[in-house]
Amino acid sequence: MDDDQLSRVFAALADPTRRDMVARLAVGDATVGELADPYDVSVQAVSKHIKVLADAGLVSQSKDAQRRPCHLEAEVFDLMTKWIERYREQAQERYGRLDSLLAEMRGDERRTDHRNRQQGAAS
Amino acid sequence: MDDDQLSRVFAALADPTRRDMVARLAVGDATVGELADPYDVSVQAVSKHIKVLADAGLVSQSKDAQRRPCHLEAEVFDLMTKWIERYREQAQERYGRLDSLLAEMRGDERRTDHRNRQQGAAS
DNA sequence: AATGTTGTCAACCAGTTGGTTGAAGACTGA
DNA sequence: TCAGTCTTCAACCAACTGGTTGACAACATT
Repeated sequence: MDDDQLSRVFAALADPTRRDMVARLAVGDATVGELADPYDVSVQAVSKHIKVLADAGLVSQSKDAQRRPCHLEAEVFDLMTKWIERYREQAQERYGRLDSLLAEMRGDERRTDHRNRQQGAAS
Repeated sequence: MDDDQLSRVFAALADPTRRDMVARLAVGDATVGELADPYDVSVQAVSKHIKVLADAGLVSQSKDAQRRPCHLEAEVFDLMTKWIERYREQAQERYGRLDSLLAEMRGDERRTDHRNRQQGAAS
């Protein structure tokens, strides 16, 4: 049930524009227009991005006349951090213990290099 | 430049099936077939999922005859954690300080409830 | 009341994603 | 060598995504 929100949170942050907006909102609240300003896209597109962030629970919006100030919700980050830490610890614990040892005893070459797959331009 | 990988990592983890596989791999390495077993999809689909995880740098694959054992790469989690922590701290620091105070002085109702937007079935 | 500002909704479009099936590559074992 | 196992590649399809434009709701100002 939380799983669904976790999916939305990760999906929301998979977009560099949206991550950028989160960075901007970490500095302070901002209206949709203010958030749209630095980008070369329509306000409608930005509005959609904010909706995605809001649906993920990362952002809340309040009312100020026509304006809709956006506020970053820090608590949701904990949900992510918790998920990550669980498996990071689990994996790191395993690593350096007997797992890689056993692997070498089995004789397969561990850790094929995956780092040279693609080097796409940064956004 | 790292931004691109960060996008891939978040996108990879946005899928519950892939998160599940990460959870499985945290316990120990597994072949594609072993990973595919619990799911009701074709092996090809699972192979694609693994490719996504590998492209994100979350998983590496080695060779063992026809088999392709998958191994969880814990280091990449740090990339994510770093990004998250940066903005979480920044936002939480702001929260409880003068920001929300000023907001109340401006008289707008902060924090519209976003939690009742949708309650989709868990995956 | 009329106008301008701010933001969202609706419809549309191209590109991506997650699934399928079929074929083939790579290896083991009889 | 021939059959069987494990995995990936290729082509295809429906659904989703991120963008667009146009309309309009809500509010402030004149």
